Amino acid sequence: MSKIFLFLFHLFIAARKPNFLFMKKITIKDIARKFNVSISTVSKALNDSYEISDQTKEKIQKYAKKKNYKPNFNALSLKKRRTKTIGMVIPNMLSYFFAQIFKGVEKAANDNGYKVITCISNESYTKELETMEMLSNGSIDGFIISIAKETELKNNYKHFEMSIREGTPIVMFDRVAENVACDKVIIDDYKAAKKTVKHLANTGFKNIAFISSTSELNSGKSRYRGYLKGLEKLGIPFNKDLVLNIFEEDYKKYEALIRPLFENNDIDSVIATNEKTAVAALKIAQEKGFKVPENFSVIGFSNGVLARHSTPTLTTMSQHGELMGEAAAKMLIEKLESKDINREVATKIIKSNLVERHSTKRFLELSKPKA
Amino acid sequence: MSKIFLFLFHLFIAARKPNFLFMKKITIKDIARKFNVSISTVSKALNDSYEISDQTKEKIQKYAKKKNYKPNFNALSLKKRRTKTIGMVIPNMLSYFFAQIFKGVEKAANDNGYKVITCISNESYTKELETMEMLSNGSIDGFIISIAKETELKNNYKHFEMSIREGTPIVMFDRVAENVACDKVIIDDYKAAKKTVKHLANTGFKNIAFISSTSELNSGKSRYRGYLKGLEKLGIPFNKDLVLNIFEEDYKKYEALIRPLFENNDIDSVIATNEKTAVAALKIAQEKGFKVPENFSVIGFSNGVLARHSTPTLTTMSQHGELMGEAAAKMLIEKLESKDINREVATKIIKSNLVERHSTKRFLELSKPKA
DNA sequence: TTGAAAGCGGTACCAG
DNA sequence: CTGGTACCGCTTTCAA
Repeated sequence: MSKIFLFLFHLFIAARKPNFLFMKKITIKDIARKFNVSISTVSKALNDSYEISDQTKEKIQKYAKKKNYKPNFNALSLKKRRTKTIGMVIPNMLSYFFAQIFKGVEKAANDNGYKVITCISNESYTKELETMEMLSNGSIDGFIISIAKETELKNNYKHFEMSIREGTPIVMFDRVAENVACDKVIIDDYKAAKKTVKHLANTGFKNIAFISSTSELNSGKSRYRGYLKGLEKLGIPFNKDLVLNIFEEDYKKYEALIRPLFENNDIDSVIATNEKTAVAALKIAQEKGFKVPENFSVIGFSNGVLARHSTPTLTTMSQHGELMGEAAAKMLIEKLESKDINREVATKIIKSNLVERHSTKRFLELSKPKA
Repeated sequence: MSKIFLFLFHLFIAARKPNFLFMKKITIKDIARKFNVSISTVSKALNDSYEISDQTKEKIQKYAKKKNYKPNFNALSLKKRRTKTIGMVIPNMLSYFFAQIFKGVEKAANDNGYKVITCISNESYTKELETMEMLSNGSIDGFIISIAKETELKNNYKHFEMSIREGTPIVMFDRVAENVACDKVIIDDYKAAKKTVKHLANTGFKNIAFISSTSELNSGKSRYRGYLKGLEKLGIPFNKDLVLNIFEEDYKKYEALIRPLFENNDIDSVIATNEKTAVAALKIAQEKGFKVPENFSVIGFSNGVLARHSTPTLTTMSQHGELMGEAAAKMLIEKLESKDINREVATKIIKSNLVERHSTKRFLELSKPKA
């Protein structure tokens, strides 16, 4: 009888603490003690080793399951010298493009049993460097990186080379360093820009302005070259006044910067290297009395929420962020899991395609024989 | 002479491999060997222990720095039983709100020496559960979570309770589980909705429609209650026909769903619980010939890119995602680093405020004495 | 001031 | 089939 009281008393004491019912995570040792076997037996049983009798295996596995046993991540990583974790460093997350990238990376990683630690460089060289240093202590097996603007301007890629030399592979995407020997995933910016010019010309617009907010970046340069080449191939004379490079970060000023382009020139269409400038151009065209797409067209790059919700909706060269992210993660994981240390590096090009919405006219292919 | 040849030969061989110049990461052991001291001496020297002579400390620290030594993360975590890593589980990343949250969490985490592993639940209960299980093996010290829609509908919060019981604390934000005893960060949805009604009424609009795409979620319910209360306080009769609940995921169908609201009712303003529906309503109002904000007003919740780039720009009840993220991370870190196991749980409310753009008229406060 | 050794939670080799 | 033990890289106590 007194036993019952004692029990109730203890229950009472225990129940007053928030961690009443607190269940410590169980270890292999605890299981070994429970069944009076050695830890190696438990380890083998849990790993379904042929060395252990079915009987023992069963009871140990059952108990482990019941107690929600999970092998400790850090012990495992320490032992196996791999963490199954990817470090991702991107300039920001508020851009739809990078959010898409993240989605792709996270998916491919998870499908392969990897986790993702994500860090934001904020376009800062120092932050990028520090972040990589922070993760280069065995936290991760490899990096997925899109280079910060500042780093690209500085042209200082030592930290990438260092990481590779220390045995932590890198896959770069979109903003890549030409001369760093690592796997890369990029967009065919050059071709994509050529295509935009062609589409505009095909639908009757020849006074094509080019608005770039990324002229310092390699991708921006490729797009500019594509624009030039596109004009050339179609025999449209190049007019430098139709090119506007924006260095302003504050989107509120975009319209003011773009307006003169409309006022000082006779343009009938715009190619913009990102969504925000494209939408700004769209607004101004309408403000100036143009009907889009009847007598004015706009094409943007990347397709995020803005493109889908502007009035009219924006035709864009899609960047397929999610695909890129997936591709990057797959490349990295394959590298991490391949035995071949001396593999060649590769560059994967993700095709972009024109997503036709309502800021351009449809081009009806007439070269094909009619049905 | 032959020595030189031998050297050149080896150099030649080495240079053919990509991992020429490969530098293995150095450990405490390597340093100990280098100076013929014990590993404990090295460990102490690196941690600036008073037990070690300045001389020894200096040479060891210098060498470590030169060789870019970093204490192994997994060994440290194993030993200290803490990873300085936060696990974040959110329904998706393509929504601007969650991207903002991420930004805030990442910042606060980094400032305090923490990393963030981010996983997407895709609004799926199963994925949320599996993700948490995957991370509950010592990978992380605590969770920051916004509950998946499916979980909220199922009302199944066992996995959260389990995690807490096992000693892994949780901070929930925005979509929280009332009955789970953990720290929370939420928005004052109820008050916020009341404020929107008040603003519209103050600027002369009384036929206020309410469009909700989150009526199943707690936050959606609070906003609805706020809407009702707001009407009541202003003596505006409630008309159930002015309430539209959208369960459709495909944004392309929004307009078709919203149009009847305009056609069957006499409304002069809309409160929408998210940006996409707000923008869709904005478009239809204009399509129906209204002038916004002259004779029609729209207020949305959350303020992402859409609000800032729509025509006209959208007045919103700001959700301050970044602040919320920061608050959540700080709460979690404080909990993790406090010695007091039995701390009470707390709920932090982040105030939302009206960001006035151009889809509403300005309300000029006249109650104050004129200057 | 320095070193030996135990231990964090596992794996895997070798012995019995 | 089961157990002992070294080791992954580091911290920390205790002894010298």
